[in-house]
Amino acid sequence: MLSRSTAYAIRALVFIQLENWREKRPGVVEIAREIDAPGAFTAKILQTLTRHHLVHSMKGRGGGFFFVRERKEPSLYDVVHVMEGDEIFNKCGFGLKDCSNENPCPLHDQYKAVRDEFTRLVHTITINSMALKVLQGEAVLNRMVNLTR
Amino acid sequence: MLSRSTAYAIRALVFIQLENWREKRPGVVEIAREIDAPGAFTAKILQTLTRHHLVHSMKGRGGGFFFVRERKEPSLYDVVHVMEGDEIFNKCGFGLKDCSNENPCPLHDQYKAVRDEFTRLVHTITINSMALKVLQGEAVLNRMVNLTR
DNA sequence: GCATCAAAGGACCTTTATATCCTTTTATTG
DNA sequence: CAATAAAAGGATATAAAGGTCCTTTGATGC
Repeated sequence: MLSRSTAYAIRALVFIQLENWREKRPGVVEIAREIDAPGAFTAKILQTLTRHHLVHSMKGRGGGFFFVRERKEPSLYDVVHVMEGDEIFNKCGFGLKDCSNENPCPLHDQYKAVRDEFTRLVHTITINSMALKVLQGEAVLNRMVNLTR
Repeated sequence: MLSRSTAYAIRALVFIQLENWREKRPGVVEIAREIDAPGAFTAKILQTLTRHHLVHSMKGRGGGFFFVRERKEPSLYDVVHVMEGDEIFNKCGFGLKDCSNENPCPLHDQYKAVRDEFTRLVHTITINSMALKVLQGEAVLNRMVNLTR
């Protein structure tokens, strides 16, 4: 459903949020390492995200990525939208150009229901809410090593 | 959500079912034309579908594609599964290798809910049920020209 | 059995997604 | 101001999805 790039983007932002709460501004290398993603590619994705002001950056010594309080914190919708455009929220599962309630494909009603539920979902979830889960130990950010053997 | 190839596959099968009901066995050229898909590529997709016995074919004069009554009619799940594998039904939206109820990503519960609803859906819907909608004029198979202007 | 018709199969091409590398720009610190 | 650190940007490489073309195989009608 979500592309690999989008998943990297989400993980990166959640990690940045977690670090920001610790008064830190992580850099590309650290982010990529922590979210288990290729470094150069993570850099590209972060470029896209900063260009769209979902996150901010500073160059040079002590630089890195961070959120600014002034801007509304990004929702999952914002991230998916920037990374994948809005086709994902509207595309017909049957592949028709002009599928709509008035002119539905045989899949329309049911497919739309799931798609709309997905859309509702990503509007609800935010980078913040996801980071909070990680902070509270309710979820993990990356590949977890099972230590309880 | 569904790849373009999968959408072609679904449309092709629905069209074949409709033709079969009219005692006809359409060929690749006709199918591709009617579902508005590239011919050679549609042939490839039909090869995949016949190889997995979702539909049957006959070569030579009078040949074409058709369903056999003996086999259970394919569900949308069958089609998606053959075309895309089962990752789509299980993959973590956050991109984690081992995301599960026990070891969830911060998106797990909500993403899984949508994914499972999608899975339930495709199990419910069949080629037959979609073709029936088209037959009854409740849905369209391809790009429709709006005549009511 | 031969001509013909239609699917199957193999080789290849194009586009998009994923990924890497190198250079440039900008900020910080001594 | 020089050295250094870090993001931005451009060029390029690789893999996967989407798509085309040509040959082979098998069924049918004469």
